[in-house]
Amino acid sequence: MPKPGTPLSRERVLRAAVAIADAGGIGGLTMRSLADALGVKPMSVYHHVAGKDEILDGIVDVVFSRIALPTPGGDWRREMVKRANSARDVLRRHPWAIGLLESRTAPGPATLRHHDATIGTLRRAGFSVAMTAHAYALLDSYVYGFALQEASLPFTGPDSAAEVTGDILAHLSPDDYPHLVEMATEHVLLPGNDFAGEFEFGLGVILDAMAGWVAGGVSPGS
Amino acid sequence: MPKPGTPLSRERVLRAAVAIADAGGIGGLTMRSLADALGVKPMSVYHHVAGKDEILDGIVDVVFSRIALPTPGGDWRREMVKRANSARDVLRRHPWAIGLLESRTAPGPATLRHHDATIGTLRRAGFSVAMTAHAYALLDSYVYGFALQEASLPFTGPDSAAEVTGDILAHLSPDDYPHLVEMATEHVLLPGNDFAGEFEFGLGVILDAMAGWVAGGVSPGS
DNA sequence: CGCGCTGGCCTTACTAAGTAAGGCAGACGG
DNA sequence: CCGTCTGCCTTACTTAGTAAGGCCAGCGCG
Repeated sequence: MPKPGTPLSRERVLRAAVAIADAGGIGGLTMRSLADALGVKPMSVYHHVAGKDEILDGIVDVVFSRIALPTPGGDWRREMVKRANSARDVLRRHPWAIGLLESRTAPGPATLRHHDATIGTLRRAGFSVAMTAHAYALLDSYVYGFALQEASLPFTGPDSAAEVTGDILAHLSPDDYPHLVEMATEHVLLPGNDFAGEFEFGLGVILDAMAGWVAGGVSPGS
Repeated sequence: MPKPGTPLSRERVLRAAVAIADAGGIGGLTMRSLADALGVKPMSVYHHVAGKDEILDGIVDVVFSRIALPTPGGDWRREMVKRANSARDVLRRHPWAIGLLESRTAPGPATLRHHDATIGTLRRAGFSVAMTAHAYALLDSYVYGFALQEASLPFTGPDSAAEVTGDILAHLSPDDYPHLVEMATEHVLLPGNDFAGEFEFGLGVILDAMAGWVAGGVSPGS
């Protein structure tokens, strides 16, 4: 993939970095592999980014830029569903980004733009500032957490799920983990079960709750 | 902290590894720093663990072992609150563990025990297998996601929040990010605001929804 | 009592990765 | 035509993971 014609640029560096991380995880992303992919020697990359840290911050922002922006003024529920599905989809395609979120505390422009659009959509729909904050924290926790769980699953599709679960199950004693085994045999292994579908369910629960906050300030009982 | 008297063991290795990661992040955890902390030379560690990967898997399991186990048979809501608060607390103290969850797919015994106890508590409380699966995915997504967001915040306490937010805000143009700025000035910066309190709120929302599933199988409208 | 075995720690050394320091060549304005 | 600036390269140092094998103390056994 070396393109000898085009000169390097911060943007090309970041795009190549994302591609490498997609192919081999962040572990596969080294200054040397990155330089190779760009058809260049390692130290040349340093003329466009300050160091690897900046690259990591950069690719997190690239990932955020791929998430569909909600449109302030549109139907808030539809916009939130669109955003949540898109975010989850993007994070599934770039699972390494989830782990980076924990260590990177410098949000880039795409990240900020994304947050601004989301908050704006909720505010425009009639949520108070406080309720918007609650809703956003809840929604994002759910989306990130779901993506995190999905990333740590050893399988990817609904069909391979059964296969892999069966293998794991063989190593598990029903005496040690009775409920885990029950859950595996009576739910996970059932044909038609698909963890991906789980996402819609939880999202619906949260959005239903949010629907009660638009008109008046309702807080959950404790 | 070198203890020349006690011989090494897998357990001592893992405990030391957790301590190092707590002090300096996973980046600070190297075979050499680990060996130093144990008062030993790097290669000696390899007689007790297969390699760094096993250490990473191991310390994730150590972290899970510190989360309070719910008691099957107890009041499900109280048990879930206890578990969620404990999990969030533990993850706040070992933030590096969150990032590891994404790349480690081999759950250890403490992790399995934890899942088993949680599922057992819900099943015993009357949740069907399917509803338990839904509830668990939703709860854990929320807890992990919240911890992830908390870890990526550049501050830790309610007081330093205002300070740091103010600094960031100075670099943000209200023209570029109007809603973000509004949120910061009219909510985050308000005295008494505390992101930590946000956790209870979202948890309450989820538990309220779950309460509707115990008797009959209710599913959220879409 | 001495012999060899074993378990536990050590020495050496190789490889990969991040990056500091400075070189060199072509384009371009004066 | 000559700086100088831009963009890439060469070298080399440091840190990290870990393969290979050595050394020694204690212990069972003849």
